[in-house]
Amino acid sequence: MDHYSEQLDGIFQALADPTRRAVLARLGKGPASISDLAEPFDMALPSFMKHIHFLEGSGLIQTRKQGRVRTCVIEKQRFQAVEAWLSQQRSLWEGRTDRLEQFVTKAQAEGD
Amino acid sequence: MDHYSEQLDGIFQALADPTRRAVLARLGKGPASISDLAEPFDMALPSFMKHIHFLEGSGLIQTRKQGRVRTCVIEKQRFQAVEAWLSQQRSLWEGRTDRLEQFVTKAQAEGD
DNA sequence: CGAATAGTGATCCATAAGGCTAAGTATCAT
DNA sequence: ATGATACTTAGCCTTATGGATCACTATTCG
Repeated sequence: MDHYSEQLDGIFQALADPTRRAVLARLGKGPASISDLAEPFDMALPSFMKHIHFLEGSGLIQTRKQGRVRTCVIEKQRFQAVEAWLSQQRSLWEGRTDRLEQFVTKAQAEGD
Repeated sequence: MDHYSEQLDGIFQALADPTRRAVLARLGKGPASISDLAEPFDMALPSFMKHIHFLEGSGLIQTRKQGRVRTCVIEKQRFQAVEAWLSQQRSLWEGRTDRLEQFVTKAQAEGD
């Protein structure tokens, strides 16, 4: 349960930036080089590279350099951490928690 | 939609902190006051309040003050934005980029 | 009324994030 | 061998984040 937590910090933070989400969207269609990925953005390359490093650090992408070209690939399975967290969260408010449910019901009655 | 993207910035950023995720988990079980929410954390109240404000700003929670007590409630709909984004992302790497994306975008708009 | 409770407001501080430029390294093409 | 290409490294800058404190207001309770 707390295994996720460290990963989630990085993953959610990686997702909190529009440039990085756009990169992920692009990589969703298939691998690409740094310069291909950077091309749509009005940003200096070193700045863009920071986003790539951030994404790689979070595990959402993987990169590999062959010759002078670094190719980036999306790491689909990493997104499962987000889905798992969402499921956990949803399970809480859908009352799929045994003892706690009584407390929840009571709290909600008082809250309303 | 760029409005959609800005929402995601805030939402993902809100989710990128373990304290805030813990607050959401707690609120998933039902409404709670600020001091109830703050109690588990070894943190000064003003510091904790920043997290509450952040969460409220992202729309993931709503708060209401009655007397001297502010009660916080989770905004379940808001999580749809995350699920929508995940669906979009998955649709990209699964190669279906037309109908589902529209469905997702529409669902998000109605979720507001 | 007076005291405890519940939250605010106003700083302050250190570090991280996200951008920049300028210069450097390693390939690849000719 | 030279030059272009594709990154990299190293700084620098500004703003945001996540924490703290101290002083303050507004309720509620005895």
